[in-house]
Amino acid sequence: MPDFQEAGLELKTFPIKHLKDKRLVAKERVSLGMIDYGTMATEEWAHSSFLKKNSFLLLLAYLYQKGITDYFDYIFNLAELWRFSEEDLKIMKDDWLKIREKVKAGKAHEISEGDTLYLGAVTKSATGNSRTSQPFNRIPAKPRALCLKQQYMNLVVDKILGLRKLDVENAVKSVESYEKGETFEEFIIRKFKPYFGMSLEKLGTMFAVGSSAKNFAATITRRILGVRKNKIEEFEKAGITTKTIRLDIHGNPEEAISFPRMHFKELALEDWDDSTLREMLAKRFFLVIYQKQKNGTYKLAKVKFWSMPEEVLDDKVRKVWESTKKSIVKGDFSKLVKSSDDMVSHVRPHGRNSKDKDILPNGKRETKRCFWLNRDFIRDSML
DNA sequence: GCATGATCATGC
DNA sequence: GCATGATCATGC
Repeated sequence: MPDFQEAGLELKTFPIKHLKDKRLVAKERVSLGMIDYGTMATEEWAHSSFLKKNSFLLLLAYLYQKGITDYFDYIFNLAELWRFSEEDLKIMKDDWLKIREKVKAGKAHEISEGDTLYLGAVTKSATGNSRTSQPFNRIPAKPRALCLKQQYMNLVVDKILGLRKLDVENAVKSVESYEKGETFEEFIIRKFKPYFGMSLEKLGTMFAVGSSAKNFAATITRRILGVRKNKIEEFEKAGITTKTIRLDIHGNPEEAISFPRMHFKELALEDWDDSTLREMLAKRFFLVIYQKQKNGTYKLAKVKFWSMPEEVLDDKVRKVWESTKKSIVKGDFSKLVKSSDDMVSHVRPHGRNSKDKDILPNGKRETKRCFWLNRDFIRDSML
């Protein structure tokens, strides 16, 4: 039952914060109630406990300020009555079904927050180690809650503030754009199909985009979807990251995948669970895959949505991150993780050139670096 | 052929 | 002027 029963209204307070560029964003995801795996397995979306409780929200946002934990000291500066649009509900329903399918298949222990777009199944555990039962498997699963992801909440904040209408545009114009039974991701892939087999050059000419542009994939993606503005609203709200992968003639990835450069001093202060790296890799990815042909050109081979399993993220990637953090704290870069260490991810330079450096906690300077996903991992787990 | 180091092209 | 995504270059 919602908080205000007769009004059918659920109260949600959540923190917002200012970025360095003054933009106001949600500080974190907004939780919408624990998942009961047993109940969810038997529910239908239209009559789900989730919808009953969360269809109509009173959103109250307060400014997060470090150190202020007393509710009476919170400064609330946004208040809004919120109903989800038909288009958003369609994606949320697909998310919900995806989570329910894992539960029904006895795979509640394999749920990842990155599997879904707007609604996430976020782990909720005081110690990090608690487990709960699931109906169709004896393997215990992490307790999870349904949440609105942070990126989704950012757009909500922008909408409340009246911003953002200018530079985002929906890829799906209305729910009628879907074919029957189709999910958002299937819709996107269907839109790409007519372009499979076309060369980079041809796509560049068709859409008047220089193929040497580093944001080529992102631009082509927008053009194929008929989005003229800078950003695809659904991709923004779902926090989807677009990445290009080039395959050689045999179908092996030609390069590792890079991420934004790390800030040494900031990383040294982070914990894994809310680290910048974990946040980046827990997202859903849209992969645009080109393959080299005998004549040397690259053809659009396929596109797919992908997310990293949490067990990989919180095991191997975490180890790489911990090891890197140690190197940074010690100020000794002689033992950075290499791709030959076979740990899913590795660390390599990523700056303007080798003189482009960042400062370490001990005051020393080192060439800027970033985390990369290994080619072997891309080949074995992403394609 | 692969790992690793280095740097380019563009956008903001 | 720098961040970012991507690709080039070199050496084993």
